Amino acid sequence: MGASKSESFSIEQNEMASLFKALSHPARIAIVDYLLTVDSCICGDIVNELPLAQPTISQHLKELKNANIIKGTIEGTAICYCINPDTIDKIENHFGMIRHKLKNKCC
Amino acid sequence: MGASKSESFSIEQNEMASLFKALSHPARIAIVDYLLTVDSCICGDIVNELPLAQPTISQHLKELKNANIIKGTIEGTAICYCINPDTIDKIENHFGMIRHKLKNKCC
DNA sequence: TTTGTTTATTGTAATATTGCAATATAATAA
DNA sequence: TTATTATATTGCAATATTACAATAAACAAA
Repeated sequence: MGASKSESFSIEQNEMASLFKALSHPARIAIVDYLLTVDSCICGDIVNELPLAQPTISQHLKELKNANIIKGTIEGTAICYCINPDTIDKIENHFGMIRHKLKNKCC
Repeated sequence: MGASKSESFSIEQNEMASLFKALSHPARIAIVDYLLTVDSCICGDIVNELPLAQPTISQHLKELKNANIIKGTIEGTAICYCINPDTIDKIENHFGMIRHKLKNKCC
């Protein structure tokens, strides 16, 4: 095999797994970190910042965009990428739920 | 290639990526969900609960354990797996930091 | 001891991910 | 029009992940 049996799990479970998968690579964590430190956020900057080739970064940006973790608006020739706060909310809510359920646990 | 260039990123970035990778599969999300709904949490239960074979679940449990998301204590023949609250804290703190930095952002 | 029960490991096939050179596309400037 | 600049896509090799049958290991009960 090799393909995950995603059809066996709930939509919510697949959604959360997709979000975490988008964040499961250090380059994508670094991209998020970088977007949080700069005001204007353009892909070219990221290429200069990270030790990866331009196509690789473009690919990582695409995955973050598909997962709605970042959004990009076209600004002339460049694209302004930035964090999507709604998705951050979604993840925080998930951990809020976990934290809440942990209250009643043994460990 | 295929191997990620993890040596190019910070320890913190690699750590967070590892945590998210551990949560990046719906079966592992489902395991965490299940551990939060039951009081006693034993691997055999999970095998009955999820549509995956026992070796596959054992493998997923191992990944969650390696990432410190769950911890297992031996109870006779069975093993009591449960969530590690410290790791949940770590992830929540990461998003707290993101939320904080987002305050000063354009989008 | 042997038997049963629970979990882990090994081996392997199918599939997915990562990284990048080469190339393509899109928009602006000259 | 022809550059130039910024980003995306394609194609492919290297590597990683997923799933599970078969087997092993660890332990309790008979």
